Amino acid sequence: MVDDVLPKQATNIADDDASDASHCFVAKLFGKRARNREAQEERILNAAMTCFIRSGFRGASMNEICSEAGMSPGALYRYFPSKEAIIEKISAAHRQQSAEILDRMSESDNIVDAVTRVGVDHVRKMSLNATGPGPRDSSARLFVEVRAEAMRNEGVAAICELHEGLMRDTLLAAFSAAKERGEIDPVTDLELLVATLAAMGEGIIMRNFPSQGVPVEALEPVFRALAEAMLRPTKTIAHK
Amino acid sequence: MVDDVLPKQATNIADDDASDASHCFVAKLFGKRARNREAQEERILNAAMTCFIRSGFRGASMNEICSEAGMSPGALYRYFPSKEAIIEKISAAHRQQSAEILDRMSESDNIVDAVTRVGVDHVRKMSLNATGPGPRDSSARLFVEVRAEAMRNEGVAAICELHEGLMRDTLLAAFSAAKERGEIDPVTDLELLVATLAAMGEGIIMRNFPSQGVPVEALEPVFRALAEAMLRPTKTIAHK
DNA sequence: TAAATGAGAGAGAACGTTCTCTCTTTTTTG
DNA sequence: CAAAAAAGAGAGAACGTTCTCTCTCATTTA
Repeated sequence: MVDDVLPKQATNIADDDASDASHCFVAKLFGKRARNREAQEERILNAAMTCFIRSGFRGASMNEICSEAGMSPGALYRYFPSKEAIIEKISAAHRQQSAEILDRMSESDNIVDAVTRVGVDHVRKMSLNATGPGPRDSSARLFVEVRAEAMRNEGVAAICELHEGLMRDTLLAAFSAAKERGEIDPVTDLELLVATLAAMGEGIIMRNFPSQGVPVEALEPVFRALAEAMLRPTKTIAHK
Repeated sequence: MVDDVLPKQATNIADDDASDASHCFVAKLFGKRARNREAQEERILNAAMTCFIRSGFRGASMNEICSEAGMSPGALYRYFPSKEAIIEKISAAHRQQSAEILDRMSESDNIVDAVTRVGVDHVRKMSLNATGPGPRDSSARLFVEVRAEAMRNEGVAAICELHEGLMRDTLLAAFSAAKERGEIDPVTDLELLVATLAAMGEGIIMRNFPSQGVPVEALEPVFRALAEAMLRPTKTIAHK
């Protein structure tokens, strides 16, 4: 369920019990033990995400997370050294999810379509229920939480900067290509364009419109208008 | 300094010491005592804002606020019943500041100019230093903090809803008037337009571009392009 | 002098984390 | 292959710290 957010790791290589290999050191990496450890880590991260969405990074206590995971503190601390570490892991996973959506930009051959699609996909993904009942528990909450945390937590700030740098690069590459294809006004400042478009998109994502009754489909033309406006400014500015 | 954010209250009515009135009950409202109380409250709120910007709502402790205000806990709790109350007061003040910027929309006779101006004013105001040294301490941080808090704190959520409702109404009124003047495509869904424009603006405000080297002036054409695109879509935003 | 104000110790709860101990699984040894 | 030893996993009490908030008592003000 939260596989969506948590990055997959290459664990299913030795799928069936190669129990004979137990004396060899490879067992350390691919054996039952290791697989169980990863399962437990994921269990903890799932619980933590639920709690963080419900109560916030600071608001959720380790006991709350332990209860949610059905685990004692002693057990939990065997897998993560601190609350900080869990926060960072969750932040990174959540940010990476965004980056992955961006990676599919190149699938559209038209820059306006690409931007529109990224926006819509993003909103759709973020409004999905992470674990639970109502739409109020969507992972869009985590978006705000991560951003707030990044303002004071150095570790989270670094994680954000890393992922957002990658996202900026992806966007910039797509925009440069589009500019050369003549889809973007040649005088446009691409750096500024990327930064502001990203900020505007984030604003919409944080608002979590789907949870307020505005369906994702209704946002499609909004994103399209936005993309057209920002990518072909000559047309619009000349309007006046 | 933080008068910017804290709402003015009608205190300067009895400006010079009407000290003789101290036995009459009016003194309770306008006497030295009352004025001192307000001064102390403001001192506390200033300190709290500094701390909240530095450490976040949850991250800042009451002791930290007391130190910043140069005050003991016993003294502070004479003026505010709880940390919650301070958080709510600061949130309300910060949101009201936004609403005030919107109130000047009607000063522009052109809807695109008005939207552009509101956006620019907003960014400028939010990027101002609230109290201290670097641009990293701008009150834009509080914007994110308030939004995150509103997701779980019922009181803050109510405050946000109140102020944002007022802001929506102001925008909606301005847009309706513009629509009748023929400045906006008649098929546009104004409700959706207001909601998405506000969200996009918030996204830019939260990013606090001025603190990252992008001057407010550079954002002016961005806001203008955005406004033009969203307000004259003709073919795009025609939902409903 | 009576009321308002403030300082500061500290109560009581909650926090993140660690410690000790038990139970199970795996590895080594005879 | 069976017994012994080691390692791993987990539970839960307990630790020291920090939190918000209160209480007592001294000082200031009208």
